[in-house]
Amino acid sequence: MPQTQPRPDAASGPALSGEVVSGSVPYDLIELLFFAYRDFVGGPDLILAEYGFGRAHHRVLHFVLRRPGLTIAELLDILKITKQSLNRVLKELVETGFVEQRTGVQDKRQRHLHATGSGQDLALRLVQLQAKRINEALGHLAPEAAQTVALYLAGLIDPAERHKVLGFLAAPR
Amino acid sequence: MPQTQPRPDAASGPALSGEVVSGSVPYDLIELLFFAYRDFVGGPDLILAEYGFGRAHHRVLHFVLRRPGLTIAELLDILKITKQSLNRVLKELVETGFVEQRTGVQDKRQRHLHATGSGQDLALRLVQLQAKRINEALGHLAPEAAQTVALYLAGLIDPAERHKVLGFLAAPR
DNA sequence: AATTTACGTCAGTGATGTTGACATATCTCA
DNA sequence: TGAGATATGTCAACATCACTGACGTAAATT
Repeated sequence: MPQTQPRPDAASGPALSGEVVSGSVPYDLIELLFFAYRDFVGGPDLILAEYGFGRAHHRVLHFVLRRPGLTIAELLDILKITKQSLNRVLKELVETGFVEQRTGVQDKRQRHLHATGSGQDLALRLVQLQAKRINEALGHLAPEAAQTVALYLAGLIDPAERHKVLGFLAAPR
Repeated sequence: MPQTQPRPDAASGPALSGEVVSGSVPYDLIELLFFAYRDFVGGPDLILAEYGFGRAHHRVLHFVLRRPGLTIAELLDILKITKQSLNRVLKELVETGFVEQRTGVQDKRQRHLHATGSGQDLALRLVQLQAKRINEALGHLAPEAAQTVALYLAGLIDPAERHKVLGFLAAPR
């Protein structure tokens, strides 16, 4: 059973520096995030390897499915990688027929990304694996846990990025 | 459902449902884990770069500090990487004087790992950065959120690994 | 004495990221 | 219309961090 450090009390904590006393370091939450993330992406990795793909391909495919018609610039802004890094994996996804690029109508410089049928199949397979893991974890917790976890994870995001990310998540599907 | 817990701050952006129906896909929790993890390790990365280190060094240093006297085999089991991968970063940490290897007393084949003074300084700097981020996230949530999040993250860990990991977390420091 | 264990090391490879420079097509604006 | 900005593509070089496979050494175990 994971133990957590007592929640820092704003009234009695250090007033000036925001300094963290060594006793208030939540080692378990730090390490659980490491272990959880490792195993959470580990499952999809095995499936992706069947196709000769890696995590980078997964991320691209995932967000293309989530936001059909996404442009390169928008995808770069989500993934926070360089266009050269993106281009390598995106090119492979296009060449293997998992993702499709359509030249913009309004702006012909843009490339709008869409998943093909097989792209959707693969993405669905991966996302269902992850959903299963999440739903099993939530199944042992109170109904409001999902909300708590979502708020916690949102709180870990860089403040400068948070609003944009939450806007992305809240946008209609 | 009446809200039994007062929502601390609902005005700072789009709401997160975290809602999960059986069989549905919790896209927000999937993506929040990605964004949260990205930013959570992003801070330390910048500090590590000052020393010419990367994430791999961070992980080694972190667990060495958490379990002084750890052996190579134990560290490999935690990190789930090959000894060749570990050896490269560990060698750098030893050569730069952040980690110390002591030959075992009972079993002279073993190498017990310890952080040096500067190793402790660096590790503390990094862990405080992460603690600050976590404590800020928890600060907006109910006191029992930490426990909920810990249980959730533990639930994401591979079942075969979970017991070992929880044992690690529960061990005395 | 033979075998196993713990660790170290050499060599090659692959995935994913980076910086920097340059090309091309298209859009915008004065 | 012509200049400049923008969106994307590409080439080249490089760094980090992972992998497999093979081999070596010292110490423990049987």
